[in-house]
Amino acid sequence: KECCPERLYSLFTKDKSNGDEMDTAWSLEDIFHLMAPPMESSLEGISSRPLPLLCNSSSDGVDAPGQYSMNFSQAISHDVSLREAMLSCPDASRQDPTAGHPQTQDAFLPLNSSNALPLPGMDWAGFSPSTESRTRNLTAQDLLLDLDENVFDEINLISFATEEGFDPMEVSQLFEEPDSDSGLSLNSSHSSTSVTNLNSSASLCDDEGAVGYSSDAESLSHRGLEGAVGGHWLESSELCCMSDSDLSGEPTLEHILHNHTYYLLPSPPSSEPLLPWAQKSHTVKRNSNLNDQDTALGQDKPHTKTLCLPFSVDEIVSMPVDSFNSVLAKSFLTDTQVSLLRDIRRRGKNRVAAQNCRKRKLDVMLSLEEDVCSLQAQRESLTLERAQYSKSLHLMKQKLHNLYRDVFSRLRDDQGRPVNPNLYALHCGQDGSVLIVPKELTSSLKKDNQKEKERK
DNA sequence: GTTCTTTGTCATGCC
DNA sequence: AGGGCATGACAAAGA
Repeated sequence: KECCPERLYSLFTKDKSNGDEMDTAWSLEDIFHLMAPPMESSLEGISSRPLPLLCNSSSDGVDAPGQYSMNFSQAISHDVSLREAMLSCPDASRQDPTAGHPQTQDAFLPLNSSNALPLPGMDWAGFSPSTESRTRNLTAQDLLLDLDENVFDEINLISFATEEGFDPMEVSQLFEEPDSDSGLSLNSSHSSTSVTNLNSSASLCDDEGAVGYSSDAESLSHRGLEGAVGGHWLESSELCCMSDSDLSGEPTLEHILHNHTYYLLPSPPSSEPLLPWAQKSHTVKRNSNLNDQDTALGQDKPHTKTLCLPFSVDEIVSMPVDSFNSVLAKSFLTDTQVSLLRDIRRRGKNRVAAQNCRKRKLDVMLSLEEDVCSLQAQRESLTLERAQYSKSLHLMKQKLHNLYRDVFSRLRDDQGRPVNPNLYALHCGQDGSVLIVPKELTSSLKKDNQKEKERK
């Protein structure tokens, strides 16, 4: 609401026209220019986060300037791109981390709560959302009703992680956590201890206690559940927010099921099912794929970012195996990390393979349909031809019958009497001779002719 | 609320 | 043996 609709729409259409993902379609200038008027100092980078998401919407829901019928939920898939945008803008959020972060948290508190995750080195003492910032953020939320809170959460966490002196080796240790589905296969060490640490570190994660942050607790707990039930694993960005000790606990109830989004958050002892909004994140991510196939890759992108690998998911998937192996060898990664990257590569390969397979299947079906149409046309043609031949044969038989009658009408026996066609028949010999024979002899003559033909 | 469609993922077999 | 590919099956989400 703080931006004029025309500008939003122009950015929308820009993204649409390019057909590129946001990384390339959106420049930082676009993002900050969009949010420039209401921004000030460190708040820029904070409040600007959701809007690029808005502008990254797919073609759905964008009808005309001034119409706010955008499908925000489909625009959430590019959190990584936003993260990159944030990382690329040091002035926006790094100038005054202590002042900016709390406001950032505040900005997303109503949306998600895992913003309250304690970050190493961060001072949360001054966490006291101001009424002003809250009001401002409420206006932003009006445009973000459908946005997925989890995505914001991830975005924030990613930016926090990077702002706090990101250390690849530390991340390497973090990734000691079993994460990949294959490998991960699951010893899951995410931990009950991590739950404890998370909950105790800021008292923001109490299941029911912290007033105003109960949603945070739900966020954590349900994301944890998501990891346990749905096979979701903690995003690497989230891992960045956890200390090593958080990740060194005993295995809990993580199970690898179908969705391997690498959510690794611990599962609190809760029997409640996933909240709708907790699943909504998954929904948005998956269905954004309908409009952007690259979105799925975005699920793995944070991992590559966190590992500080100079390769994108696309590159990881498409690079030759030798190059891939050399990358793994040079990156000083743990077995778990290697397993994670291999999973990313495997999934990427299989994703493309599945797409190709479906295309082929579709092509085969279309080809078979064409064959069916062609064969049907051929059948109709043959049927028509058969009818024509049948008609022609009928005419020939009629002519032969007439000719037969005409010949008999002209024949006379020895006494000059007409020959009865009911008693006699014309018989054509092999030598071309024509004989008038009694009908009772025609059958034997036919047999003789057949024998002669067989002899020949 | 049900059904269909789309997409990602896994398991498996083959090369 | 390991990697890639192909494909059936399944799950999840939106239409």
